[in-house]
Amino acid sequence: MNIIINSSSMIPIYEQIIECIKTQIAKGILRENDVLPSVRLLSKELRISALTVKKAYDILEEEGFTVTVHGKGTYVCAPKNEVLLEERQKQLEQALENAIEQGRMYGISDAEIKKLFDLIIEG
Amino acid sequence: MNIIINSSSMIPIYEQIIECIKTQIAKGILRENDVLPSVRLLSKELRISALTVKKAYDILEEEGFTVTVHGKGTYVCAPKNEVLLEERQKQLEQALENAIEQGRMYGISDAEIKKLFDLIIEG
Amino acid sequence: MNIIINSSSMIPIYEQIIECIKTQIAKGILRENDVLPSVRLLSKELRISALTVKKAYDILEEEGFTVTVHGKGTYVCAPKNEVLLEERQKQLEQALENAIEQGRMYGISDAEIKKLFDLIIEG
Amino acid sequence: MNIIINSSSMIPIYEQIIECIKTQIAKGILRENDVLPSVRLLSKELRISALTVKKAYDILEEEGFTVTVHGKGTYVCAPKNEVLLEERQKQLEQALENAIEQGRMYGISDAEIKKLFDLIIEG
DNA sequence: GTGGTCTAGACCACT
DNA sequence: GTGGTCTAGACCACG
Repeated sequence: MNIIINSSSMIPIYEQIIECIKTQIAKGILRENDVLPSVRLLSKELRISALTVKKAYDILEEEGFTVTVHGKGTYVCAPKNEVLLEERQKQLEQALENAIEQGRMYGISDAEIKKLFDLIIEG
Repeated sequence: MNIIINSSSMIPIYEQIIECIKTQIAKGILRENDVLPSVRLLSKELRISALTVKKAYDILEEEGFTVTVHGKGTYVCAPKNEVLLEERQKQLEQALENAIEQGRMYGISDAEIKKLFDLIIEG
Repeated sequence: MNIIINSSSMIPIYEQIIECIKTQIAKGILRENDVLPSVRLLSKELRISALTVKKAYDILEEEGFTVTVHGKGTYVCAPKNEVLLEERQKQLEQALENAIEQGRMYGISDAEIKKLFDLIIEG
Repeated sequence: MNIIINSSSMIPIYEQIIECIKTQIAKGILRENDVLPSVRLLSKELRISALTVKKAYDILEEEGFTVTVHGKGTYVCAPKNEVLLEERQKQLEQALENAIEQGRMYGISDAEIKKLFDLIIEG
């Protein structure tokens, strides 16, 4: 398990955790019946409140991605939809396209847009 | 002046007002020295609190799009090219950042995001 | 009569008018029984509301600097205190001293303060 | 934390709060990563509206003195020297501008103001 | 009439 | 618990 969160992002931490785990399920890194790290462990590792992790796990269970067994832990269910990855790829594509389109509409050259993109992605 | 807001949107009303007015300035619908509707009038028309409108006007002034004269009203500034350019640069930056963050959250590697970006921008 | 106002100043226009007239009385430019310009005339010259000029004249009368005769005009009274000019000189001195002191406390060199001062006073 | 406000002053309460906190940061009473009192707590202590405190905190964040984490609180930033220097420069500028404006309103010529300034700064 | 400030509550999202 | 947003009034200063 390798979960990375960005506390200064506009996206709530619990959503970041959910997305991370969904991704790992979709990619096959997490398989059916695998155990997720305990709420307490993950909250320590990420230095966040246990309640935040719990909220993420609750939503994952509600959406059918995991099942929680009292006193034992949280287990991964069979992946629901294989198309998820493709879907995400498309969403990213759309987001990038929109950004580029916006820049062009503002009269910013492709070279400048690319420079800005590289600057951002390199951190 | 034609400002449309959606109170059930996740975007705060004051931001919707700001965006609306910025767009109208950018499009030339609102020109230098035009007067914005008074805080009270707009709040009545939109059926929202006067404070919400005022917050929007305050931010617009802070960002240099308008100037407020006590007891007279809020006027559109000469769209200083600096301001417009800066604003656009910022918006593009934000759009690119969001797209990249979305991709990362989805577990797509930076290299893949970059490849996708290059593909799109090269048409 | 030469009254200069600065509408972008933080000081209310009516106060600027009051100060201007008080100064001219103190300096002897306006003498006892001189007539002030009519509210309408001055409001036209300064391109401000007549109500604003009226407010200034009202306060001047209240403070005993002028007396208004219905249907005739506003007349200057005998100057109340000759020390006014000296007083003002002192106030300005204090304001300048405070500004310089503040700059020094902030670790800004006298040369830099002077440069900034020249920049501001030359507009 | 010790914040004193004067509700009968002409200076808006939120500005008084801002000044108080800025001063405490400048003096080192508030240090990096210190937590400001919560909006609700401070509003209760000062017996003012929570919105008034929030406005002060918003401006402090905008000016780079604090950073606010949703659901956690408002933290003091590392006093970036840039920010402090900029801030001080601005304050000095404001003080000089006020002094000059006051002198002008009193009918003192720019030359005289400048002479007075030189006299004071040369000690 | 205008904007500037403030109140005393409310509901929501996040931790 | 925290901050983020919003409401429906109020009073003041300015023009």
